[in-house]
Amino acid sequence: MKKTKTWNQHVVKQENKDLVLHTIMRYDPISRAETAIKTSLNKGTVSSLVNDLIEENMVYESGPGKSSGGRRPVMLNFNRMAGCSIGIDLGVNYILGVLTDLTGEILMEKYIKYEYESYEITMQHTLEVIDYLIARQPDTPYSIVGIGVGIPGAVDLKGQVMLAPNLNWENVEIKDKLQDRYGVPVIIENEANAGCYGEKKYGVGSKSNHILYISIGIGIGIGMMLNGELYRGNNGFSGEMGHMTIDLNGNLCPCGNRGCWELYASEKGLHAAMAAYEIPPQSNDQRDLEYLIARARQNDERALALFNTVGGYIGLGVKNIVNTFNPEQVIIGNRMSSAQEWIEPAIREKLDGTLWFQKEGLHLEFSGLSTHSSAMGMAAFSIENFLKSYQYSQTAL
Amino acid sequence: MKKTKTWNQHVVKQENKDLVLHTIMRYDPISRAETAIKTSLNKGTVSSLVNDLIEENMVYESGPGKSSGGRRPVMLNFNRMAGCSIGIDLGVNYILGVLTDLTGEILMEKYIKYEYESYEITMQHTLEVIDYLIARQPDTPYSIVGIGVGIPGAVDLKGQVMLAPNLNWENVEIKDKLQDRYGVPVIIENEANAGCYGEKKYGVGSKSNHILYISIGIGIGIGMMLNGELYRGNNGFSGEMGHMTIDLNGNLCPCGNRGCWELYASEKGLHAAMAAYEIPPQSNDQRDLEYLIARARQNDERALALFNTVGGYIGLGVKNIVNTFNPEQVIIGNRMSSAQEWIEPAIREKLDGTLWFQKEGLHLEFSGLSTHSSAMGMAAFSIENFLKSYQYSQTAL
DNA sequence: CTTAATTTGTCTAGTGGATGAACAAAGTTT
DNA sequence: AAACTTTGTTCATCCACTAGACAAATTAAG
Repeated sequence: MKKTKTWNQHVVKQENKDLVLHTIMRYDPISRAETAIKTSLNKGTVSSLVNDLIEENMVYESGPGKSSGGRRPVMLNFNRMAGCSIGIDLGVNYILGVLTDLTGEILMEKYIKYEYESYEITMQHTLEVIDYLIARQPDTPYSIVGIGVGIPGAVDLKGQVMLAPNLNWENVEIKDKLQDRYGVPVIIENEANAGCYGEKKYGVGSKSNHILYISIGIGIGIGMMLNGELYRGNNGFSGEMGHMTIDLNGNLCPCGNRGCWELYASEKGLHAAMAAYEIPPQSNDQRDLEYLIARARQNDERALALFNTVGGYIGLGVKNIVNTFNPEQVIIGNRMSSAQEWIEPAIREKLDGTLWFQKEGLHLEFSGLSTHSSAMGMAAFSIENFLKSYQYSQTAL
Repeated sequence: MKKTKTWNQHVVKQENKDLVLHTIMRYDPISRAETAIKTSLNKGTVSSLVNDLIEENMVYESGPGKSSGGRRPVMLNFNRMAGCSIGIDLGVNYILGVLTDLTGEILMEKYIKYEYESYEITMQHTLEVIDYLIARQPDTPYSIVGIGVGIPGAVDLKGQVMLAPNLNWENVEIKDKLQDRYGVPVIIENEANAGCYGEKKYGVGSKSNHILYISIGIGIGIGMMLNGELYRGNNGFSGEMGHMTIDLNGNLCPCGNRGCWELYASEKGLHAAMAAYEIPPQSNDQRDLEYLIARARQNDERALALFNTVGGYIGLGVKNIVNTFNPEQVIIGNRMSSAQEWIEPAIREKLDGTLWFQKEGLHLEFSGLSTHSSAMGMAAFSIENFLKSYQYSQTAL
């Protein structure tokens, strides 16, 4: 049975209602008349759609606004408390969960730090975090509209986790598990995709339609927003650029190849280069970032040089990315972004080596939401998903 | 003045008409009833839209078809001769022009080979080719629906040529020039984008929605089709992956950086490596490809080894591309594709080194249209552009 | 050979949503 | 106080899609 999408007046209404809702969200507060102008819809049409939205609890009136020489407008507000969204950032040694309203504002958060555990324990922690947030949600008409979980690994389009090396997960199913338990839509996504979406919605990426978000932690992952939409690839595995070869004859990577970018430009890279700069390792795992930042803060020459070197490697990859995508904005996110001060000059220097027309309108920035971009991005996925679908599901109201 | 796209019955009709037309194009010949089923539109709606299309000369009836136990259907055909399209591939030392019908079938072509000349001479040759094809076009209701020109260089979204190093062009305007002269819509595009589109429409890419087309000639350029649409980047300069660094400490590239991919994996790469394999250069420019292929055909060990090495470099870049995009299909096009026999094994070997889930559903292929992908792609751009717009412009009919 | 069933394509009445204009209500400016 | 503005609702109209009836054309069955 082949089903092509056809266009009829139902779709028209759906789309226009969505347009009106998003216009109100964006300009909140705004009058009906102003909304009609912004959307270039007819006043009457807007009126009728707004009344629908009010009945559905998505919009409310907040009394008269300022007159500009005529009848005072009735201001409309997006009902940010029509429901709540939950976003989870499943880190390698932490879990961050946020409960947000429908504008993505954080109402509550829960952070757990733990050392590496088995899959079962990790899941148990995750459920605890979700339970905690659900138990404390405010009273809203739609309650929890969805749960999103960001994973540091490859997730396919169906939400299956194919491989999360740092969690030691392979072929893990958690979407249905969570969906069954909580009875709400669940979205599983790659952590870099989530971070990219978070920055686009609530961070430094709000004005760009072509964003490459580079999540640099232990490894490197990329989230890409192209033409205003997240690109996932054929199966959902786009952005695995940590394993881009930048050095033909470089060191061996656990992935089996030589000279992968993340060996040079991630926390792994920092760790590997410490010996060369005669900086004694602090611990025997690879998490020296805070330690190195502390030293850099005290103007330790070796640490500064090290950051400069790694910054250069990051810049090299960024240059490759710019040549590939011709983006509007490149955002450096995740843990490495806290070293902005010491790596940024080296990155920018490399970027100067790209062809002149690539630099036109290109912005390099660092994460605006810092540690929260992933969790907030996942919450945003669920919100957007809800806004696209509530109009069907709630016909029973 | 902010204009958001709103949805009304005009848009609905437009979209449905487009859907019907494309359905007829795809299943040609097909009856009205069958079209209604395929599009899931109402029979009456299809009838009315088809009659519009017939009046507009886009569709015609070709008499009764086979009955399946009832009244015999009236078969509908797409009127491939409603107009013609012209596609030009502006090569470094040749110009290929094709005149096609609206299905992209080549009705006539004109090939000119010439040594490098100034911009003025090149343009003069281009005009000659176009004039030649226009003079010989068949009689059609819409005549020439557009002209597309593929350029081996960076073209911005407005059709300005920013830089075409191998043509020695910088900041050249030809779109308006052609448009003024011929009075039809003109599209200027990067040659790799054109090739990608050509392969998607008429070549080996017809079934894929996520295609990376790698145009390997003197240099390397990429055309990408993501989610079924060509991706151009923020300004139109995506796909400049020839200058992706794959060797940190590699040789200097004219672009100012070290170890660019195209130094290793293009015709430049072949040329550079010839000395190491003790193959005497044949000419003093960098076009030894035909010469090397001739030697490989005779099983010349050195030539085979050389192709194997360069194939490995190509494969390395393809691996990077696969990790970045998670594509459905990778197509090797342009001149280097004629060495398929000798480079393919090395490329596939490198591809085996990618993570297992990246390989799922991934197809590596070589250009199906060979030397014609760019020109046909450009013709296809003009056709698609016409099909999207004729419904507005021809209201005066 | 007649009759029933099937398929195609047109036509008509009805539905739903957008539009434009009229209008009342509620302001501001002169 | 009068004239002008702005807002938001209402109503008649338009337009595209839909469902269902129907005639024409054909095959299948008795």
